[in-house]
Amino acid sequence: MPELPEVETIRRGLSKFILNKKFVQVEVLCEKSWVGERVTGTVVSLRRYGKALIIDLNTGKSLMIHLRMTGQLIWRGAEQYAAGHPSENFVAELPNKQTRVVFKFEDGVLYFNDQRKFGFIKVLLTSEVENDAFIKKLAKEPWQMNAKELYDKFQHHKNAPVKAVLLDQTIICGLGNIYADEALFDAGVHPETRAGALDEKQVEAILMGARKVMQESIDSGGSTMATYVRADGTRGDYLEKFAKVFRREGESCVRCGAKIVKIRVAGRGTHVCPKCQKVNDD
DNA sequence: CTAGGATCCTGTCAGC
DNA sequence: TGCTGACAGGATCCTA
Repeated sequence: MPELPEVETIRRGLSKFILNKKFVQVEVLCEKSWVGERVTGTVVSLRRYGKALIIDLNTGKSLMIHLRMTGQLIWRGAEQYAAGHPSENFVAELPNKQTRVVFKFEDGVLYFNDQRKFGFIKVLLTSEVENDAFIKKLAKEPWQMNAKELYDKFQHHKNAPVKAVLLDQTIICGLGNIYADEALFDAGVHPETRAGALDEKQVEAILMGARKVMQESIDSGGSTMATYVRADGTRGDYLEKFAKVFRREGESCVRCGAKIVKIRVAGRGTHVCPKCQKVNDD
């Protein structure tokens, strides 16, 4: 579930509670969710590669955390913090059925919850993080890449729908289902357009759209995530506030008033304004 | 090599 | 009520 902006928000938010703090015990409740030996240690830094969060320890080891679809990190101490896939777990009694790993810190507990068990925590040598197969394959993030580079990559996937190409982390890193849809809407490009049919100007519009929607999310992420932990169970309002198409099927396009529709592209639910997002013919 | 579909897993919701 | 299938903010593996 979490895409780059959510993971960046988690990185910033969690730092406040676990940076320079020591966890003295780790409890693994689901073996599938943990790869490698059990470790303990003091957190010396939190980094991010695309959607992967890296927690470096003072022992020369690091934890690579990927939340995939339904992962969550929830801090319970004097204060509370929760981020990741929004659900009742943010305010639930923990640990519960979906708790996979428990980190016991001296002044609180960090829970890794993950309904579908697609996420994982992997122990790596800090010196080897960048050589990890997943990390190594990641492409640049939208801010590190220019339109020409992205255009050139599109030419290697001429026949794939542009949405599929945007979701491929080895082509451009950080977008997931929400931001792919939102970036394409911003650029006025239909998700089913073949990547090879786009001209450089359109590719640039997509890249700028991706930067814009993700930056907006990061800039507001803190407050958005904060609402998730309120005791009344209020959900984050990112989608209501910022999404122009995602999960707005049946509602009116903010640009032209046409009805937003939901279709299936690259095996994923895809939201599009059929009037102002065009498929290039060629 | 690319493109597309199945798959991992649990839970929820719509439709019968 | 109970069953069934579709689907889900991700990524990999398998096949053609």
